[in-house]
Amino acid sequence: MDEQARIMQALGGVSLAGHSIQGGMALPPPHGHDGIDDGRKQDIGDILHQIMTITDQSLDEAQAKKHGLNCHRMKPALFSVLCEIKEKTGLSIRGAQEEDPPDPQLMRLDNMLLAEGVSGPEKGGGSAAAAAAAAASGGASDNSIEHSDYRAKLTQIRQIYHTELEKYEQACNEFTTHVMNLLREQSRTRPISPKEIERMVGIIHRKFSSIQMQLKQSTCEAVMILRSRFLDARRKRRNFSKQATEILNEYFYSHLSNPYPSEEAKEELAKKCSITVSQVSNWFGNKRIRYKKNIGKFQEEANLYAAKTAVTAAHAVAAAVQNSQTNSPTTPNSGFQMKDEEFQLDSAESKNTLLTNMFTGSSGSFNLPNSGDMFLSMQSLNGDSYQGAQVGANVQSQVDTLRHVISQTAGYSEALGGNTMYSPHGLDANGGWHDTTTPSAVISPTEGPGSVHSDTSN
DNA sequence: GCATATGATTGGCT
DNA sequence: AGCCAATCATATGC
Repeated sequence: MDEQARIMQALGGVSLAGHSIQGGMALPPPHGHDGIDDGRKQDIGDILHQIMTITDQSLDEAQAKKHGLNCHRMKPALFSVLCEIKEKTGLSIRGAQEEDPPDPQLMRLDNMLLAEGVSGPEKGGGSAAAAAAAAASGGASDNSIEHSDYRAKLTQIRQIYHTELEKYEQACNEFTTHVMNLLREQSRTRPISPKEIERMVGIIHRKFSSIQMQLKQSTCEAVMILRSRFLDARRKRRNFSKQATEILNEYFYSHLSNPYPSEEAKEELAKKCSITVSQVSNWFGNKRIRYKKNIGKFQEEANLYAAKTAVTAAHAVAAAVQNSQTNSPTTPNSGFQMKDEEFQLDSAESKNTLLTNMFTGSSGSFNLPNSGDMFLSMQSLNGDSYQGAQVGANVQSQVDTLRHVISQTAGYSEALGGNTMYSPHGLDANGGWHDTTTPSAVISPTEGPGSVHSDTSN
């Protein structure tokens, strides 16, 4: 039997109390020895012989023999020696793999499951992920149904995961106990040290944890699939509310010469529209590119928003002009040559600020990449020097507003509603909004060369 | 059902 | 990091 072979292997070439033991037989010393009592040697020989022949006997006989051996006075000594030998050979083989560093992949899986709300604290599982997805997909409450559905599915996954995990743990414990009992039992007849049992437990645990890892992996996959199915922003695309689109469009067309809202402006818009800042960025990115590709198509829209803002501005302007007349000794519009080009309006708030600045000559330096003669007029008006510094959209919008205010007060309001109201003067030959130096030209809302739009071709 | 509109994503560029 | 351009995937209007 291999039990026999194992013992023999363990004992092969090892001298025990001065004896060389080979082939399962207690052999006499190869040559004369130092005269230790022959009785003990005989004992050891007997024991080994009995061990080796135990399998040749009948079960009852073997049991009796086994019992006899267990009770033998030399048994503990022999046992400990055999254990020691086994320990030594075992260590040399497995010593290297004893260390158990934390598996990075397992850590990744654990982190992910924790982040997804599958593992970790009970209840509210996935709420963080769902909330994040909600923010990404528009944040509106209209997809709460999908979210509750998502949460339900996630809870399901979570439950399955925990039940399976529990099952595995239970199986692992049961198996470990079983093996331990078996080994303990066998250790009465085989050289099995407690250390070895411990090691075996470690092996079992490693095996089970690799199974657990598979479980975690498939759970992660399931969560990923669930996420992509329920919360993929693309799938869940919802158009922004009409109001939000209006706010964004108003900003866009009132900053047509530089439709690049600053971070603050984006935040403000995001707040107003109940969307995220990145959604605002997306919107402006899309808008710029689509506007640029087909200006003609957007002309109507542009006019619409111009009229809209003009109406609201009219009141503010009237009030502001009235206000300014009391403040400024001279009316500065005499130095302006109005061009039949677009004008922009900002909020009433900034209009007032602008008017105040303008008429009191307290404005800072402007960078007007495309304002042409208008800018020069202003420069001469307030005496400030042009520094060419990059300024944010706010300053630009103030200037834009100023233009409008002036056009209003100078009686150019009849330009409103005309097709030439807006022009893409902010665009350069390369299609960029920046660094435009050419004065704006009146462009009729016809389909230009840029009207080809691959975007809609799908 | 199809065409178009629109929000989001991706890859490359500066 | 922010932008552009192309593209995707869904929404919407007819």
